[in-house]
This record gives sequence, structure tokens and C-alpha cells, in this order.
Amino acid sequence: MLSPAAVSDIVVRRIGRTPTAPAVSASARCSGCAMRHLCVPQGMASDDMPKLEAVICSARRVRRGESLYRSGERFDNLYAVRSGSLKTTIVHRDGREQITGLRLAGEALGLDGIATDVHAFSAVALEDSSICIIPYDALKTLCREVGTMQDRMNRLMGDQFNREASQMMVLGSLSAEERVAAFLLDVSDRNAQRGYSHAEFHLRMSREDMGSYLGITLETVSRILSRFQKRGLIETQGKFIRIDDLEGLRAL
Amino acid sequence: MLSPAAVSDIVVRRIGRTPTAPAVSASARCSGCAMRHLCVPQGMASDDMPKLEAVICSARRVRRGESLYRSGERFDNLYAVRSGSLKTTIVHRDGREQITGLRLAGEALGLDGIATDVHAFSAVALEDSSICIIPYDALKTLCREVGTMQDRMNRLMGDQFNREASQMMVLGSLSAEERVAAFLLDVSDRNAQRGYSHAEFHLRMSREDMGSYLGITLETVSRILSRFQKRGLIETQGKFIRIDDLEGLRAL
DNA sequence: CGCGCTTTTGACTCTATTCAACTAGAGTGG
DNA sequence: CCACTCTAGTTGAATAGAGTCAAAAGCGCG
Repeated sequence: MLSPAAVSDIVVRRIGRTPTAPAVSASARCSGCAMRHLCVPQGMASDDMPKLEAVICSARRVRRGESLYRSGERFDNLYAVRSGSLKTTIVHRDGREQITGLRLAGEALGLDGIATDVHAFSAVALEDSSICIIPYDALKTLCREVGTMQDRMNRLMGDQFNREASQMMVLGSLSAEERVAAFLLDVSDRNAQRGYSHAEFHLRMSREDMGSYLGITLETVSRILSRFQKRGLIETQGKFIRIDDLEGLRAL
Repeated sequence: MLSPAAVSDIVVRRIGRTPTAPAVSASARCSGCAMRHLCVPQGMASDDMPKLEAVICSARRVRRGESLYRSGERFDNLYAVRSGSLKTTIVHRDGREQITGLRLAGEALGLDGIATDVHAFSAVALEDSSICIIPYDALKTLCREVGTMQDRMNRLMGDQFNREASQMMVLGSLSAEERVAAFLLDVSDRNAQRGYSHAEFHLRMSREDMGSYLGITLETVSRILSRFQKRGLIETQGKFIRIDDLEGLRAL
């Protein structure tokens, strides 16, 4: 079991590494933004940067539980999570809601509106978050002017596509236990990519959200997490998760 | 039950409507191609057309069971199904294979390679098919020159993205019966969009393929199709399917 | 500090899987 | 042309895994 002290320890370490630069205000440009690699692609004349930053990025704060955009709303902007995390959801005609994705700091958001100019998903903050706004029209223009930008944009979309495909694989052919393990490993990897610990993280989703994302019930999620803990694979304390045996999880 | 005569009747009617223009040879340009709306977007100067068609489209035939491309292969081209149909598959590390999609005539293929320059899926023909080849580099160049083309391209990718999202919904929150119904309705819609009957079609996938796509076993698919037939919702004769009660299916 | 929501755990149910046997149909060769 | 084989599809019976319902415990929020 994780002691309360161990948990605070994780909190402290996380706070010490928060990606939001302290000096960045809500109206700041994108220079401190986690999506810099998207907003300001390499290979561009440095003269253009200030102009581009001005066109592309402004910021917005979204409080826990609030939505950045809602399914059915008009699509105008793409977004990049600067800090915090969000879930994307879709609602079935019969009212059932399903979580289609989790977006962590540094990840892109909003592609679900490109096809029809209307958002297919809703995006809801799992914690107070800060979001870069990227006006889609401006981005399109930029893509036409700058070839590397277009390529980056295409790859970004392609990447989302592949990510969804692998989630289809998870939903279509894994057992409940395998799904939970795959999810934990995915979040762990994405944390590592952003420079955080691979082994410990604060997963803001509820058990219900996880279940919805994984196509299982919240009770099953809870049971499986307990089971993993009993086997020494992980330790959980509410929304904190520590992975003790990465290989063990992968072996599922 | 469908009588053998009824079945032949369906075949005849289908053949009479095949989208492949009789005069189009294997090396023909895209003018007769079902993807014309992609290859030659509206709003373009007609002078450019011959040039564009020359750059963008050549054709290739793929026999039933053969692959158009394989997972892991280098990505160079996008494709459009001119006639026939294909399945896209992905292989898990443990060897399990899953069907990620079905592509009918007129639909696009190959987006799975954009993110990494390597195909994530394999594409296998379900019947002898003819495929338009669209060199990706040429398409990118064209997109930069022609704004409407870029937009079209983005929408195409966005559409694939949304399609996958709705499949995630199917896999994540529907019962086996609902999945089969949703699949039949999806194929029916897509047939209708291409000008075919939405009540009768020849579904080339095996029960195993359908099961894999829907995240259920082939036995379950078979049982559910039989059940639907007993309830008077559909009639099946091997790979031929006739939908008798569209509303009944939707009501699931 | 306490109320309400999330999480955990248990017992029972039920859906879909597994294993198996049988049937139908497509393709092959005498 | 028909018999033979091989694969695909159907159906049944038994089983397992996840869902449902319910109750208790824990936490976080106001």
C-alpha cells in the first residue's frame, strides 16, 4: 500500500515539474507552450516566428468539469493542452456517453471537427487546465505557405488516426485485464514522453471514465486494479498510480 | 429464405450497375474513377485538370486475397477503391489479427501510413478489385498549390478519424446484437451513398472477418444473423444479405 | 466536520465464448 | 458430370468472464 506520506511525496515531485512556465499569463503567446513543436515547426525562418506565434496561439483556461467545446458546436479552432488534462466524449443517440480519449499536456485536441465543421466530440477538463488555441483557418493558410508545417499537420492527424486504431484493437480483442494493463502502459509512456515519471502518476479520470474508455464497467476496473495490486504489479491510492512491475504489466 | 433464383437476380442487378466504366483500362487516368471528387476537386480551373489527373491517378488491380500494401511497408501512396472491396487489418504482437475497416468502391485507403511513413495496417482485397493510386508527395504539392484541394484532403482525413471514433463507440458500448445491426446499417448506408441498393448487398467478408471487426466471435455473428432472420429483420444466403426491416434494425 | 460522491467488494446473473459436431458450398480432378 | 475434399457457416451444450445489483467504506469538497 502507498502510505499517505508517499502520496504527498508524489504530489510534491509533480508540482516541481509542472510544464506551465510560472511567468506565462493567460494571454501569453505560445512560446512557452507544450505544443511548440506544432506551432513553430523546425526549419522555418526565425524572422517569421513572432508573426506566426501571434497568429496561431493564444491561451484559455478551463476549470475542472468545464468543457472546452461541446459536441455539435461549430468548429473553428484546434487546441493544444498546455497544462492539465481533458477527456473527449461522444454521446450515443440513446443518451449513453462514451469516453473516446484522454489528452495530457502537450497533446493536440479538436481534430474531431475538421470533417464537418462541427465538433463530433465534447472535450471536458479533468482538472483545471490551460489550453493553446490555434485558429484553424490561420493554420490552413500557414500550411499552404510553409511546406514543413503542412507536413507536420498531416502527421499530427495521421497520428491521431493511428492512436484511435490502436484503441479499436484494445476494445476489439483484449480481455478486461489486458485493457486496463494496456491503458496504464499507454499513460505511462505518454508521461515519459513529456518528461515525467514513467512509474508514478496522478490519473485524473474516475473509474467510471476509465471503464467507459475501455469498454468495461467501473466495478470491473476497480476489481482489476485491486487484483493488480495484490499481484504486486501496481500500487494505487485513489487517483495516484504507481507502476511497480512494468514488465509484469506488459506480459499481459 | 432467399431462393437461389433471387440470389442470381441480385447478382445480375449488381453487375448491371458496376461502377467501373467499361472503357477504362488498367492504365487509364482517373476520369472514370469513383474518387473523382477527391482527385479533381470542384472549383478548380478546368485547364489544370488534365495535368492533375496525370499526376495523381494511375490504377492497379488486386486479386481477391492479395494485399495492396502490408503493415510495416514504406508508405508512398494513398489509394482510392475504384471497384471491389478491401479489408484493413492490424496484427497484435502476440499474433492476433484484427480487422480495422472495410473499404468499398469510392472510398479512400492508406491514411494509416501518414504519421510515420510506414503503413500501420495491411490492406487485403476481399474480391478482385481495382485501385486508384495517388502518390502522396504529388498530392501534398497539389494541396499547397490549390487551397480547395488541401481542404478536401483535411476533410478526408477528418472523416476517417470520425469513422474510427464511431467504431470505437460500437466496440466500447454496444452488445453483440447491436454491433451486428450497426454494421449492417453502416454497410447499407455506404452502399446507398454509392448509388446501390441499401436493402440488398453482397458482403464479401467472412463471418470471422465480421466478428473480428466487431469484437465478437464468428459463432456469435452467425447466431445473431440467424436470429435476425427468424425475427424477419433480414434474409441471408451466405454472403448475400437483404435487409427487410430497416427500422427494426435501427430500433436495436 | 459532515455530507455526498467515488470506490471497493461481494453475491448472483447473464451474455458471449469455447468446444464440438454437423451441414452447405466452392473448388478439384477423375 | 459427379464424387471428393476442404473450407466456411450453422447450431448446440457447457463454461467463463464480465455485468448487475447491493451494501459498505473512504475521500474530497464545501
